[in-house]
Amino acid sequence: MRFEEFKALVAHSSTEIFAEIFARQRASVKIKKAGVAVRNLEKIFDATLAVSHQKGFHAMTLRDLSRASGLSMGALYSYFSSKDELLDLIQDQGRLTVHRVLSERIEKVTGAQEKLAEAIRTHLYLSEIYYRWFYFSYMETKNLNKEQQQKAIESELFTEQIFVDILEEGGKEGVFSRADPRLTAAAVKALLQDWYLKRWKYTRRKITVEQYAEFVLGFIRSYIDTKGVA
Amino acid sequence: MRFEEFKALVAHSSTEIFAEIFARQRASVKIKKAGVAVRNLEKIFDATLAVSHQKGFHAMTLRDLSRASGLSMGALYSYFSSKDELLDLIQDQGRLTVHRVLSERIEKVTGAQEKLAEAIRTHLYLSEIYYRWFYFSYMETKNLNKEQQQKAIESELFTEQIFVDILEEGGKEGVFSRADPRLTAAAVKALLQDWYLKRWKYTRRKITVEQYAEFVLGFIRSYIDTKGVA
DNA sequence: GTCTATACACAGATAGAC
DNA sequence: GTCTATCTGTGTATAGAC
Repeated sequence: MRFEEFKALVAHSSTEIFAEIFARQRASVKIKKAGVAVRNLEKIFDATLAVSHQKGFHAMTLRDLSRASGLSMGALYSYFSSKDELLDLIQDQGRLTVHRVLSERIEKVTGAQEKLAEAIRTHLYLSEIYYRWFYFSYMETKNLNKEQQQKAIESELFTEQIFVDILEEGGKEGVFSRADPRLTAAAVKALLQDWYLKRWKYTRRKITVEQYAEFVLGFIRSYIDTKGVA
Repeated sequence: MRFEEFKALVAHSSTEIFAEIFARQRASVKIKKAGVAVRNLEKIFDATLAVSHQKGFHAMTLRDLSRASGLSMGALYSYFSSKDELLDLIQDQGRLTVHRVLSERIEKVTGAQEKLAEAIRTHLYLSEIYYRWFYFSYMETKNLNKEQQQKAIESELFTEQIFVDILEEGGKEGVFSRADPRLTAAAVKALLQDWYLKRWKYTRRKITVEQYAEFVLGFIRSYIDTKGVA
């Protein structure tokens, strides 16, 4: 699948995400009207990611956030009860979305080779669309409380496991060599994460996400493909 | 070279590093006695890296640092003139040390294959010994001022260039295929950085730095080795 | 629902005794 | 050289008007 195609597919769900946050957080969000709440939640999340991207979440003051979102300090506190809760909200929703999209898309595909390609492309395309969230999620992990840190670790291992499973499936099919799937999956993750962690570098070099996806795929395959098949 | 061997080699220079900081910073360090200054600078750096590793530099208060280092707030300010200057100091010294060690060790080796192995091992071994600094350096980049951010980018590109040079040299020698050296070097860096960014994961799985080094080497080689030679 | 004004705690930084 | 005590700014969070 091409990136533009994928983007169009995911685009319409972007507004739904904030409706979902509103539904999940009815308790702590003091606003009743869904229309108003959803619109402002989007403003708040966008502003938080934008400001945090420049200076980090901890360095972002609520006055910064007020300015960037266009809502007053008082209004902000109608949507979350503390700065830490805002952090948790963003992390939770991001994980939820990524896991859902990844799982959905891989399910549709059969064959280890095809699954590997689909998983790599989906992860890269997703991180291209939501790159600020991916970056945020990675960099702010150590600012989380114990409970949320645990979730972050589980999430890292969850996506890694997706790749482990694919590699093992390919091993059984005989299309992938049986080199340590766990280490290989960790390497794949590192390469996928580099795309959003070093975005400045790839942007500067005019590498598109599709080019990078093909590069990563070729890189991995040269390591795991059973010789003689290629 | 084995890790233990490397460690012994670098170990004696650890104290020298703080002497070097003292020498370079005579201007802003108000302490005259070298012995006292060097000892306390070490305490301050260690404490900063330890506390920042847990909660981030920005979240570390100077009262935290005072407690962790055993020096009073007042005493701390005899060694730097602001919290931001302390950040710069640590970044500068880290870059200096890494560049020096990397360059020195690669220089000694001839042949692209050998240089590649040496560069990968040196980088991993160094980040194993100074892992808190590597982690700090990576995670705190966006808290730096413009000038220091520029230096961080240059540093990233400097080490990447080392790998580009080696890959191109191997291309000329005919031992490496001519696949895009820049993208390949970026991938190598991503794999090297994963070692200290996900230390918890590798520690938990009891992967040693030597095992990881051999894995990365094998991974890269399968991609760049000219077929038929293997 | 959203705003302005304000409370209160805690951050970085310094002065001056020892 | 190092400490304790303190200044001042800024951060999070809330109260209450509109």
